[in-house]
Amino acid sequence: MKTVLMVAEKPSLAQSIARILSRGSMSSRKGLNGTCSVHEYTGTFTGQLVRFKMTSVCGHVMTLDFLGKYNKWDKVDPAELFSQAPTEKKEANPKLNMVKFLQVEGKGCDYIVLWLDCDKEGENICFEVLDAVLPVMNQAHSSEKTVFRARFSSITDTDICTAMVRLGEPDHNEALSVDARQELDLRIGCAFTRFQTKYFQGKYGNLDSSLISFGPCQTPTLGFCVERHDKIQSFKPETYWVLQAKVDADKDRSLLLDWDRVRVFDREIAQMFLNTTKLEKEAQVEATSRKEKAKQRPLALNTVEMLRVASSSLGMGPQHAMQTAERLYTQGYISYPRTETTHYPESFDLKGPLRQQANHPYWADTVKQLLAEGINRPRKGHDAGDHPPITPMKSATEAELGGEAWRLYEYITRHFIATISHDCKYLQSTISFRIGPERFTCTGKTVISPGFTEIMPWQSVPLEESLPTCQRGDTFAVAEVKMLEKQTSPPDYLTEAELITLMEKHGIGTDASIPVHINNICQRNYVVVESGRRLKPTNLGIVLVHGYYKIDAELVLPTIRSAVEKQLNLIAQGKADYRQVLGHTLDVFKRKFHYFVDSIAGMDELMEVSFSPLAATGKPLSRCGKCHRFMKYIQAKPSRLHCSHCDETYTLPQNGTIKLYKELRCPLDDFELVLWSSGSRGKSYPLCPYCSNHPPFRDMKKGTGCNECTHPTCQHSLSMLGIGQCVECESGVLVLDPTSGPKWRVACNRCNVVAHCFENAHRVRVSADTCGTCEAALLDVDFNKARSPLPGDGTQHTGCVFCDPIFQELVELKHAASCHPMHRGPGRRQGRGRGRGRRPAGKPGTRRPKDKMSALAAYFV
DNA sequence: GCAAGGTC
Repeated sequence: MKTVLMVAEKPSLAQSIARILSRGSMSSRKGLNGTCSVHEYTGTFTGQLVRFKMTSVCGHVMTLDFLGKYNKWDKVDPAELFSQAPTEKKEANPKLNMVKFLQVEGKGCDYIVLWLDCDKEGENICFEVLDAVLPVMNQAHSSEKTVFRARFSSITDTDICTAMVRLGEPDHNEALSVDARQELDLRIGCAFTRFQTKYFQGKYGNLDSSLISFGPCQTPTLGFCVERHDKIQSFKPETYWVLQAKVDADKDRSLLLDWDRVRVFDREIAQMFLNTTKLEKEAQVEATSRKEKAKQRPLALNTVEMLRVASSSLGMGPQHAMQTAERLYTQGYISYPRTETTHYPESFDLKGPLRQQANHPYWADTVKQLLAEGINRPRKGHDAGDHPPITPMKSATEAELGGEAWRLYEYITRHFIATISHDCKYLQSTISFRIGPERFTCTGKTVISPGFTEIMPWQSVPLEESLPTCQRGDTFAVAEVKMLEKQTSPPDYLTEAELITLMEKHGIGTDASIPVHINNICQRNYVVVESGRRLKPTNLGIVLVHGYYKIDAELVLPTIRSAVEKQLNLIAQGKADYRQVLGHTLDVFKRKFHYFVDSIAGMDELMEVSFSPLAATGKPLSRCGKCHRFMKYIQAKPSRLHCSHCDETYTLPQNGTIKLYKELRCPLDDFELVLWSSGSRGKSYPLCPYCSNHPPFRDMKKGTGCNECTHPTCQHSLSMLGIGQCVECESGVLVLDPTSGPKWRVACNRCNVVAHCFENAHRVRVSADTCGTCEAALLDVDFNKARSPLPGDGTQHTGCVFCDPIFQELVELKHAASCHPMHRGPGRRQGRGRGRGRRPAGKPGTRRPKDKMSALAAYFV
């Protein structure tokens, strides 16, 4: 029996499609990466009985990057990134092992049907899948077709079954347009980012961003925020005047009337109107009207609308809202949360999900009533052909979900119920008055039936007092006419919700990437989120955008993306050659880049105003080994030392504190050592600023401290303070922290393992001898006389921390506090058993070399 | 260390 391999874009879709096509009779198993599943069943294909294997990828299989050597920032001129630097496709997520997985499942298959999302990205993934899988599939007989593309516009039985009988071919041109987009984004983004970052970081000490990035989506996103900032800055308040009239409605009630002229900007004219109306004792009714109006029920929920409401009403940022929605989705509470569609498919079961909510403590009454009286037809929305709108999939309580997840779920559910509720109907009554020559109006709203606003109370028509019944010709006594002086006020900073709307309108990013771009400009410190989730640009953000405006406004205008996309569409439609479009567009941006580099002084003038030069920043900390003058410690990201005399900058490890280390010097370069530490329970180690930036030995990496230095005789090096291989990670070595006393610690120089050794020792040294059992270096410890744990009156003991019975009792293994939970190994272990899971120390630098001089010769570059 | 696009 022949086998047909079928591939969808994500695991959830593979499952739904397989369920539809197999009519529920499939067998499922997990794939080798643990994320993708394989669903198998038998059926007919091109007239023969076959075995179907339906599986999926996880988005893109591959990602584009430069060849390794072009990722060295100090060695590559960013201008080279436009053409010379070659790119390669790498596996997008090596952990998923997607190519291997596809090949295992595709081996020996005879046909392949591609069920990737029906957009350009999906078409591109088709070819990524084919590249992986075609080489291992059975060779086709000369003329037989083996590759098929299923095109569907929704995940419904009819659509999927129709797609299966009308299989086509993958569209190479659409895929190529994505290849072009990837290459353009990569080359342009990286070139500008690297240039800006290096240029400004080399000049200023308080930029407060470790990266000055540029991108065709993030830069216009920032542009929107700064545009609003500029409007606020240039706003000049104007004074205007308003007439306000009050008439007596009943005995004890008066009506406030709005002036039909709304406002005037000339005080004298306003005064004139006031004078003419003030004399009048009566207001005459000129007309009355009563209109029934409706407030429409909402459209079905898509991603960007969910993000807007999450930000404006729930106070949740888009990134966070998306993460929360994803969790609700994977736990089965809501449907797939990434969709542009606001229209329920015709076959969508609206009553099923509604029934599930019929006993919910918060909205049972509304739901029961809807079920009894019949639901309303949802409004016709937009069908993007991707996924159905976001809806609840099962009932959940506040206690079950808790906190933020609950609030988002509650909103999604209320929104869903609202879409199948009735519109809110209300009566709008208007009375038009004349007081002397001037006209005034009074309006009131009364709710006829609340409809969907019952489930979305925040949308309800505000309660207003009903207007008195009257008719043309009636008169009311004027209680008061007064003139109010007011001022026009500037707009406020852009809210996240407004920004999302702007991005959507200009086609910046997609439903899935909009939160990422907004997050980017926050993390890079271009904007800060203020109260009400308003985005206020920082000095850095403002200077960048103003600088682009000055040099080349196209770099920041939202059209930068759409202009390129127009070109890409020509590729997709087969109207233009991929190479030509790519070459031409790169050429345009290469020129823009060179012009930008030549004109950078224009942006620099703005930088100068807001930021201080390196030499004027920071506090003197440690001495330079070259000129022996003090270098300044610049704490702002990225933290570094700067020698203004030598005009050199030395980067330091981030996320920790830096102190001078007892004025001790590195024997190799005479730089004063500094001590890096990460919080009270964390780790610390000495570090030579010069070695850390220019590793002296071949096996040392950039950015490391003395605890990774293989200098054979320096008292701070790994060779002198190393004890033995780490108990958890592959490559690390446990090194004595010489500054940790009186609570002595040994810490791994790679991972976050920390062992607390001796509490009451006043001196701990690493001995030249090693343990006979495990080869770890012995520790030579002098305990405090009064609190020595040693038997008798002993204060001195030498032994192996792992094997010595006295020391074993004193060692406690921990993980450094400040490390990310992602990188934590297995849970905390107490008191090490003899040799448990530990390999003997045998790596270079771990043990004390026997012949120091030969080792020295081997290590020096 | 960099982009933007998929998805987990």
